[in-house]
Amino acid sequence: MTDAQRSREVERQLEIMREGAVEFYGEEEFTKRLALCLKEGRPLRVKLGMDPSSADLHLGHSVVLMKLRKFQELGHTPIFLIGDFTARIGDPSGRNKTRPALDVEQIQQNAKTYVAQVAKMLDVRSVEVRFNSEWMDSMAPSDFVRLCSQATVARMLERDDFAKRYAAEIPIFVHEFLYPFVQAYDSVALEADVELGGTDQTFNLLMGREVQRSYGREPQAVITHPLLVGLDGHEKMSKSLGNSVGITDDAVSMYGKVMSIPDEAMGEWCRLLSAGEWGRLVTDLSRLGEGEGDPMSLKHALAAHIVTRIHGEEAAGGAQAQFRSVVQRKEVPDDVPSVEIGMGGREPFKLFEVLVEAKLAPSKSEARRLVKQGAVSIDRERVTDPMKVLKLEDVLIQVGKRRFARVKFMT
RNA sequence: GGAGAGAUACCGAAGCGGUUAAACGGGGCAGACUGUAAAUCUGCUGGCCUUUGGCCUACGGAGGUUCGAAUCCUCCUCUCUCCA
Repeated sequence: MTDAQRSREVERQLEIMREGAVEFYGEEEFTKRLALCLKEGRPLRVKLGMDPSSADLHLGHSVVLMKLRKFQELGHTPIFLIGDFTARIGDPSGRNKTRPALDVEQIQQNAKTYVAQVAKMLDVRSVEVRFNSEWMDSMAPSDFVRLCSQATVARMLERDDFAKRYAAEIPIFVHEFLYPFVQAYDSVALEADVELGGTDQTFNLLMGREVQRSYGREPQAVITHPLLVGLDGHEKMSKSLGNSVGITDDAVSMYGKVMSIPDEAMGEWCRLLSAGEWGRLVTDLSRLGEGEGDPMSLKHALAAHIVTRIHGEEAAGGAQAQFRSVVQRKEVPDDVPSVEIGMGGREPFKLFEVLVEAKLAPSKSEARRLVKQGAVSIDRERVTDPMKVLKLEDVLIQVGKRRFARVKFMT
């Protein structure tokens, strides 16, 4: 490769690395490092950390995972760091309350599922999967204290999330201050050249640069990405807020969830989740801005795109067909689950009892309410009497728009 | 260590001796409408029952006062603020 070719390649890679990013800290020095790495044929070490505090990754995580994949495709080394040690602290980032620390078993369970989920988006065979307990568990207290001398309390309190909590008189525990140090030290231990993250991680990410410097390393470049808004269209996507689309969601519900985002959120979703199809979705989006095309078909395109990426084209097609049929035309889906109800000599069965038995309602009171509200139909006929006694025949019961079950009574 | 303030349902937040399963808002669920599980409007939103009614559980924890307590008293736990 000639020098000219190499500098074009550096430019090409930088372009990809910048795509969709909010900030690229340390870009200048990084450019030099990238050039050197290309010259020496050495891949960059690209770190992405995740806190295994929940068992599921969601589309919000996928934004940054896709970026990691871009690095992988460019021939660099993706490092997926599972913060099993840090999960025991609880990341305060973006929080307005203390994150509960998890027990070790729960964390390990979650960590396992993470790798499987990441495999849906990256070629995990060439991903370096690491746990920060590897180096944190054995760190001597004296070393840890030295690590914590890298920043002042005043500096910590400048952080937006802490500042807000402090102003609002919401508790901030001392251990929450420790999180950024650990995350920063991870970059030292992993010899990271680049770290990726959401904008809410900016403080922790930049702390990595400082700590690397003080440990005599080249500071990593930091590339931050926008946070994806959740299904509500306001809050950032998060499982605990209940507004997320899980990577492990099945194709049908994933499709439906995407269809349920507010129209206003579509633009951002298209921009952040359209990797690979950037052009088409954005063109459609701008046409929409000019009053051409309709929001619904764009939303369909977005939903199909997202589901395709995670579940494949076939599943996405099926999900789309099912959405059109069940939601838009109010038809019965093909794959209605069958539920068998054992009699146990307890006949006759009243409707509200059957709803609970068939897991169509969480409690009998709730079941009664649903029936009274006109949410329940038997064999497509609306029924409003919860006390209705069911004949012991197989029936199709529907609750609301999309909860179905074929109920069979077993003697 | 001292002095104040506070802890209410999924979340935020009223209530400050009875008519409070607890106002109001958010969230969730349902119905109507629709271009979608968007938006908008309406209703519901602790559990169990033989249901225009009955019972059980619930207002940080444990006791107490009272015919009756989320509401008053005592102790405890936790948080916030100020002082040292």
